[in-house]
Amino acid sequence: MTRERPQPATRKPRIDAQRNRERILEAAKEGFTRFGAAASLDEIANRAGVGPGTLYRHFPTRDALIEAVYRSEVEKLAAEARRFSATLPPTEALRAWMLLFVDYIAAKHIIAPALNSVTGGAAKLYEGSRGLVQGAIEALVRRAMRSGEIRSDLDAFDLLRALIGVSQVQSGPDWQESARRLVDILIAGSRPVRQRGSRRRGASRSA
Amino acid sequence: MTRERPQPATRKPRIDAQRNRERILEAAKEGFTRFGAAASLDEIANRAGVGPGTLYRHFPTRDALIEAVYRSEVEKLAAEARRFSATLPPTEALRAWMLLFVDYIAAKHIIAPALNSVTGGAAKLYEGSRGLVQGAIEALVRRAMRSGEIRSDLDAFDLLRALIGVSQVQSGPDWQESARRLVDILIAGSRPVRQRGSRRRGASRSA
DNA sequence: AGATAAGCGGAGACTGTCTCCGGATGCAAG
DNA sequence: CTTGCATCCGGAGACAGTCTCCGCTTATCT
Repeated sequence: MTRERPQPATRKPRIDAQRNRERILEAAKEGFTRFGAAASLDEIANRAGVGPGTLYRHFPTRDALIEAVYRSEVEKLAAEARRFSATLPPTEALRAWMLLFVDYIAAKHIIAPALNSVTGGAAKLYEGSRGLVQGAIEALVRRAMRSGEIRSDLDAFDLLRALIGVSQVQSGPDWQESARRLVDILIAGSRPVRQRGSRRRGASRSA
Repeated sequence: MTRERPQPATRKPRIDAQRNRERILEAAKEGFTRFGAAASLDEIANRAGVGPGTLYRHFPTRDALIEAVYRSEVEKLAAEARRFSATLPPTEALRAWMLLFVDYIAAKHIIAPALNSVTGGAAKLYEGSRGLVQGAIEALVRRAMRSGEIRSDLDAFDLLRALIGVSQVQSGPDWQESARRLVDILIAGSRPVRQRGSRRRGASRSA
C-alpha cells in the first residue's frame, strides 16, 4: 500500500477497466444483498454487463469480491465516525456511531449474512478493513476515555465484536429495539467501575 | 412437536435408518468444522458411508443439515445452563454460562462460520433452537433479576446476540480475553441504573 | 495513424447439487 | 421360520454454478 514505486511499474490503469470494476462492485453489492453469499458470480457478471472472465480477472476469488464490496461500505462508516467525533460530546458520539453501525448494516442491508462464509471467518476479512473501522471506533473510544466517561482498560474492538453479533442475528421485528438496548448496555457497562456495593470485580485482569 | 398422535402414524422408525442418521450427523459436524458451510454434501455422505440419496432423504436441504448439527450441540449448552443455575449464585451463574457459551462455540469449534449462511441469517435457524438456548439464558437472567443484580427492562436475547458476535469474529490470539472483557462489560451494563453522578442516561427508553 | 499491449468476454471443462427409481433390508403376521 | 411388504438404501445422471483459456477488441504511446 504505502510502498514507494521505483518506476511507474503499472504504466496505466486504463479507463474502461476502472469503469468495469465499479460496475461489478455495484452489481455484486446488490447480488449479495439479495441472495446472500451464495449469489451466482456469473449472474453478477451478467448484471454488470461483463463476461465471467472479466469478473474473475478483477476479483480472483469469491472472497476477494466480498471483501471489496464490504470495504467500500466500511469506508463510509469510518467517515461518519470522524464527523460524529467532531460534532458531538464524547459518549454521545460513541453511542451515535454504534447505533449507526448496526443500522447501517441492517438498513442499507450490507452483506451481513455473507460476512461469515468468508474463509477463516470474518476475522480475515476484517484484517483488511481493520485500519478503517478500528481506527474509527478507537478514536471515539479514546476520546470518551479521556473525558473520563469510559473505563480505560477496555479494547475498542471488544465493542465492535458485540455490534457485529447484533447486526448478524436479526431475528424478529423487535430487532431494531434490541440493538438499541444492547448499545445502552454496552455503554453503561463501559463506564468506570466505582466500587459499588461490596463486590469489586470488573477490573480483574487475570487470564 | 407436542401434538397428540391419533394413531401411531409413524409405525416404525426402523433401526438402520436411525443409525445412518447418526452417522451422517457426525460426518456433517466434522465436515462443516473443517470446510465451513461450503463443505460438499456428497463428500459428507461419503464419509458417513452412505449414498447421496440417503443424505438428502434425511436432510432435504443443506440448511436442514446445518440446523440439525447445530441443534444437537445447543442441547448440551442448555443442559449446562440448568446445572449452573442450580449450583451458583445468580450473577455468577449468568457470567459462567456466558463464558461457556463463547468458549464452547470456539473451542469445540462448532460451525460458527456456517451459522450465517443459512438462508435468512441465523435468525431462522434459531427459531428452532430458540426454546432451548433462549429458555436457558432466560432462566438465568430472570433469576438474576429477582436477586436484584440485573435490570428488569432487558431481554435475555439481547445478550445472546452480543455473544454470538464475539463467537464469530475470532480475530487474533487475544480473542479469548476479549470475550472475557466483553462478558464483564455486558454484566456491568446490565446492573440496575443507580442515578450515578449528575447524568442520568442509561434508562432512556425513548425510541 | 499505426503499433502494441492491456483488457474483454464467451466457449467449455470441471465440480458439486439434488432427483429418481430399481434393488436390498428390516419388520410383522402367519 | 418363512413370507409379504413397506421402508430405506445408494448410485446413475440431469442440472447449475465455478473458473480458465484464448482469439478479438480497444485504449494508450510514439
